[in-house]
Amino acid sequence: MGRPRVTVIDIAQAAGVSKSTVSLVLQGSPLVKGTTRAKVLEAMNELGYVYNRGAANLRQTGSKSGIVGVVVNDLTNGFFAELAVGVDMVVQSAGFVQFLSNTGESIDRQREVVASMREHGISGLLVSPARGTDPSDFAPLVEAGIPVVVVVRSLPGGKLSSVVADNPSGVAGAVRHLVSLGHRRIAFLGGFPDTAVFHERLSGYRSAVTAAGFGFDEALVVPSPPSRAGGADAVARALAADAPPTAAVCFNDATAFGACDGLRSRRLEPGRDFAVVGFDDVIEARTAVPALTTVSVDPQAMGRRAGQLLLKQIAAGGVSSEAVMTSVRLVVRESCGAPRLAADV
Amino acid sequence: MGRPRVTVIDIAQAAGVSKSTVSLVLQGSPLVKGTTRAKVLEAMNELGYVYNRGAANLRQTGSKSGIVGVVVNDLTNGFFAELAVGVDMVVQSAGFVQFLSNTGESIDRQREVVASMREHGISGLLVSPARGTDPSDFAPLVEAGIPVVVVVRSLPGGKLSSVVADNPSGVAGAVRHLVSLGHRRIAFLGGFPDTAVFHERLSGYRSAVTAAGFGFDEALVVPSPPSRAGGADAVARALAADAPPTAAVCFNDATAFGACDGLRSRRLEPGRDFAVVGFDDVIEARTAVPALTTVSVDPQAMGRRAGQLLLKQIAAGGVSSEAVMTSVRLVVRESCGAPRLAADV
DNA sequence: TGACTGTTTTGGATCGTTCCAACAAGCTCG
DNA sequence: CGAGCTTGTTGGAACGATCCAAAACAGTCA
Repeated sequence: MGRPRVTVIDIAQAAGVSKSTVSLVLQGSPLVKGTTRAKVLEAMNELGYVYNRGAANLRQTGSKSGIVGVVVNDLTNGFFAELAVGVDMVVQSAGFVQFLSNTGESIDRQREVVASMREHGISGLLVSPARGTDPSDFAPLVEAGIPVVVVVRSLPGGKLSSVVADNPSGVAGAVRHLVSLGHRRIAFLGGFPDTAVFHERLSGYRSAVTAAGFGFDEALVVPSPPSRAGGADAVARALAADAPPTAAVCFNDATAFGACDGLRSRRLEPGRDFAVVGFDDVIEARTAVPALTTVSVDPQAMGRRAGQLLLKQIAAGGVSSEAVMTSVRLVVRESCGAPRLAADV
Repeated sequence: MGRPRVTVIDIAQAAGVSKSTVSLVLQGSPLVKGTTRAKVLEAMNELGYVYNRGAANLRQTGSKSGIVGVVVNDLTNGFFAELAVGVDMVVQSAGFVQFLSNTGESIDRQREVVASMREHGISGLLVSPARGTDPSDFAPLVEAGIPVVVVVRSLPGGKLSSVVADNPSGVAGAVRHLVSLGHRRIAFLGGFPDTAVFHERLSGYRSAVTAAGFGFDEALVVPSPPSRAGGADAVARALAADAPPTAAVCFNDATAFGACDGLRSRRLEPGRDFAVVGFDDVIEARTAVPALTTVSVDPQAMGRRAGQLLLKQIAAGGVSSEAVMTSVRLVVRESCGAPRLAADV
């Protein structure tokens, strides 16, 4: 079934010009005369030519392959899927294509896919690293002049560019809101304690709680896997304490939904009997019942931002390190029991 | 910052052999002596060699680039994200990498990404086509000997390989279950009427409903966007009818969750006051409250199945057309009001 | 020793493109 | 009229791998 490939030479022949001219047309050079260009384009159409990018960027200096690698740790999490979509948007309209891979939190898999991407000559890498990733894993890329942008989870010690949400102030804002609603015992639920994100969010919790004059109570911090099941479990453990909380800021929306599940299964209605605040603002947060009050990160926007930073670095050629912190805002809906002030679009 | 690339010639020099020998080592040929192989591998390690796949498959006959393209119409939908993960699994462990792109239901975008993928020399394409896709869009690929597998949404008239769920029997089974629980007016909620999937599922509904002796009532079919918001809207419209239903089979899980939202917002408890059945069995279906009774498609398994079919066709070289219908099963949980029989793992 | 194996190794030629220096053709101008 | 300039066009040499036919090597045997 292997049709003979149509190459520049074939269309050069058909159009009665040289392959160099065809190449110039391909690159949209202003040097070729209009009529010649038309002839060439027609021949291309005629013969069904498809550009061979591999051959092209073999010759091209550096590896401007037009591919960016995107690696996420959990694509089945809506947050990352949206992030990827955001990246795809900006990357795509800049004429790049995106190599998207999922590591499922496996460091080995991450190593594999990154290696594979390198073999394919990616122009840049955008990664939400798997848990326990060693920053030095990306050093070879950086040394080879391939920009790397770390997103969502920052890598301590690495001098890589990063785009992360302003976690501390997000959680702090959520806590302040709960305090303003009269809550005195506020829990922090979910998250893996061995991640940087966990500590960033916890630090926001700690500072807001102490600023409110409550003092930091270790018993109110209940880590768990940042999943729906983890949230249900965490809220159960929190409620079992001697002086149970009346409200909780959750590590992320998945955890928050889980917390709502956990509350319901013990006949407590989230928003009425217990205040729940999430983090991320995934799409379901808006339509869930009760609608989830959450710290909005806008994953798509974050993906776009990260994509832009990566493209900028690719264009610049240099591998400068830049840390972007995207701002977050509290979206008050129903799950915290506050009266809803304005329509949430 | 452009380091000079390390090539086979460099490592040949370092190892004191010819580039041909290095190439043989690269391909794991049994022809090279063990000691030579070791020398070469050491040199590769030393110099930090990275294989240039682009250069390789320029020479290689055909386009065995080791890339498969995966195009989905909505990555933010958990179903497709999981499908992609399933594909990634099998594709990855076969030594391929996956080019994943999202079309967001835009045909133009789909055309763009497919073209771009072709330029990059994909070895095969797996696509869940955007709404309104013309099957002939993929003809050039097939003609060029690139296997194309259509997933989830079949393309009428096309002689492309496909992997789709057994939609009719899935919905029919759901209807029968609701009938066995005593429901007499069962609605079909959600989905775009201009898609093949909609008609497949609706046909299952129609046949089961008439088989039960109820007759097909047009008023009980309420199309809507297959999203959470669409589901909430659809259930509202269904309940506003003269003879409202007491149960509904929904187009997919997202619609079903939306239907639950819609019920709650009018003080009806899904599972108790109204039976809801979904389709897909996304992860949240298990942990939601109430847990969703749904027709399980197992998107990951479907992705794996589709990936395998594609890999098979790539390996075979030929572009034979094969239609796979993956079986589905009803998973009874809580949202339909049936007593839960066994633990759902 | 020399012919005859079988195992390893090797120098081109090649894939489809871009880059570069050179060239042809049509001008203007002193 | 030829030098200089602009505008289009062109042949060959890359890029980094693989493939192929042939060569080098090591043993075996008459």
